[in-house]
Amino acid sequence: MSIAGDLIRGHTDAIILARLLQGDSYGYEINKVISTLSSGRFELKEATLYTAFKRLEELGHIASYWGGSGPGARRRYYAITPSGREACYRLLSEWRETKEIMDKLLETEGKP
Amino acid sequence: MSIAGDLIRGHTDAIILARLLQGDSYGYEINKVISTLSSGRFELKEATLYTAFKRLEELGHIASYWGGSGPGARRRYYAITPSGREACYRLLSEWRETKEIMDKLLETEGKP
DNA sequence: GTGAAGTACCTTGACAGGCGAGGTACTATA
DNA sequence: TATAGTACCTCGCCTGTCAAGGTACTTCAC
Repeated sequence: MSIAGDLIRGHTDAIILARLLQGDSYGYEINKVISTLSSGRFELKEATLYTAFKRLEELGHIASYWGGSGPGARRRYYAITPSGREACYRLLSEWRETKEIMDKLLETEGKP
Repeated sequence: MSIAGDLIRGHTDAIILARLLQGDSYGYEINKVISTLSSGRFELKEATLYTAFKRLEELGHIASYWGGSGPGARRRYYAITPSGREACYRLLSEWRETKEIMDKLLETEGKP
């Protein structure tokens, strides 16, 4: 992993919700997609992922159901709820704002 | 404050170092600059700021000295060290990478 | 001359999120 | 038979943020 988890901290929920916005999925798969999308430069640790699922489900942002397993173990699928959708859009716009602010704060006059 | 500190977490060191790259400064002033640059949408809490100073000084990335106070209390100035400069450039490029990856991870096909 | 507001620093303790380490259970392949 | 892959889950530590509290000096209004 080339970027540390702390750099992403506070945005993991956004990542997960954004993934579920594309359709139901399960932990193991989401992790792989994240790894692929980031070209292997970032991956959520399993412990982080499953704690996030638990948190998001408690908040009512996602709902889970046991789904047909393919080759291997049983899978717990997650679906985004309407409140999760809302939360996702809010988090996405927060990310845009974070970027904007950070870019301003990190500006250094004419240095690498 | 319109964006939470946790969204910035992991980047506070970068912010502080980037500010010190512009010249020596002291806590209270840095905080005001951050607040101004972000149009008041973000401010580091004092506790966070001073813990960060301590951490950065222990790492050798900044050095401090007591400076002439203006109107008000005495000031502790901070200067960035060569190792701090290096760290700052590294953190800046990490930020660029974080942005890039996050943008990919948050992509949602044709949704707000 | 006193009280409030601004400047400026610092510490303590609680809290939350990330994650290393460990565990379970099933299937396919060598 | 064992190894590797799929897939899930929990415990406990660590680190960074921050609310709350404290100190000390100056300036200005009343």
